[in-house]
Amino acid sequence: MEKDYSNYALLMKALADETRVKIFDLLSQAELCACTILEEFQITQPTLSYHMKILSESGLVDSRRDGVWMKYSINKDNLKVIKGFFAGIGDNIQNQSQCSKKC
Amino acid sequence: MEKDYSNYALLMKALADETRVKIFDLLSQAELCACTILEEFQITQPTLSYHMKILSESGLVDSRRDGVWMKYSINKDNLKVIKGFFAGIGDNIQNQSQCSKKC
DNA sequence: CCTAGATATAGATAAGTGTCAATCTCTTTT
DNA sequence: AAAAGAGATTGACACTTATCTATATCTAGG
Repeated sequence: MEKDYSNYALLMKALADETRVKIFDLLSQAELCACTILEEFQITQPTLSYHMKILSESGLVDSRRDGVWMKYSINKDNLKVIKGFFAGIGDNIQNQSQCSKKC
Repeated sequence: MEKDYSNYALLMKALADETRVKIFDLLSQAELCACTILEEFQITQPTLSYHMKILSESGLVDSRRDGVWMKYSINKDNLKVIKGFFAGIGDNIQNQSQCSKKC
């Protein structure tokens, strides 16, 4: 399968913020509602909503409405995508350079 | 060990760009010099230098001078850090919510 | 159908990002 | 020590991002 670097960049971008990477880690334990997540941070509700939108739109996080509440959880497929990217890195690093010039 | 979310965010930020994530992937095969990497992209030399600085300062990429050339390679320790973060995610996701309110 | 509570959207803003052209610095060779 | 080539730095610029306040929308209960 062809590597989709722009998709990788999108997934990384979703986690390229301390608040969001912490939210993602919180969700690794269980599905959580927005109100619970909000208690963990010193941010306003609109700011959390903004971050959850970025996480959701990246595909890393799923969301569902449960009555008044929004429940968020980790999307395992995209988690697998990002794990797969890193799995392909570094297992077979050659030490010699392959520079096309004299270097 | 305490999780350093700001460090995770820094590492993700380094890869939160299509050019950089592709450079990182290129380096997964071998140490490369700047001139070789540059040939792979439609960017100017200063722009590449900017990206390599971000990758280097994040700790994901090591750099060394070899005569006139700069050689870049993947830093395995920080690769392990980021792999470790994802390894701790999603293996034990509970389905029930743990919201502190009625939700 | 009105209200209260949970979340989303809009608008504003300060700070950060990716890019380039121009220039500088460093290293090797002549 | 001058020249050439590789890479870094600077300054400018358009674009994006994270944050807030204010306001809107949606849902459940009375």
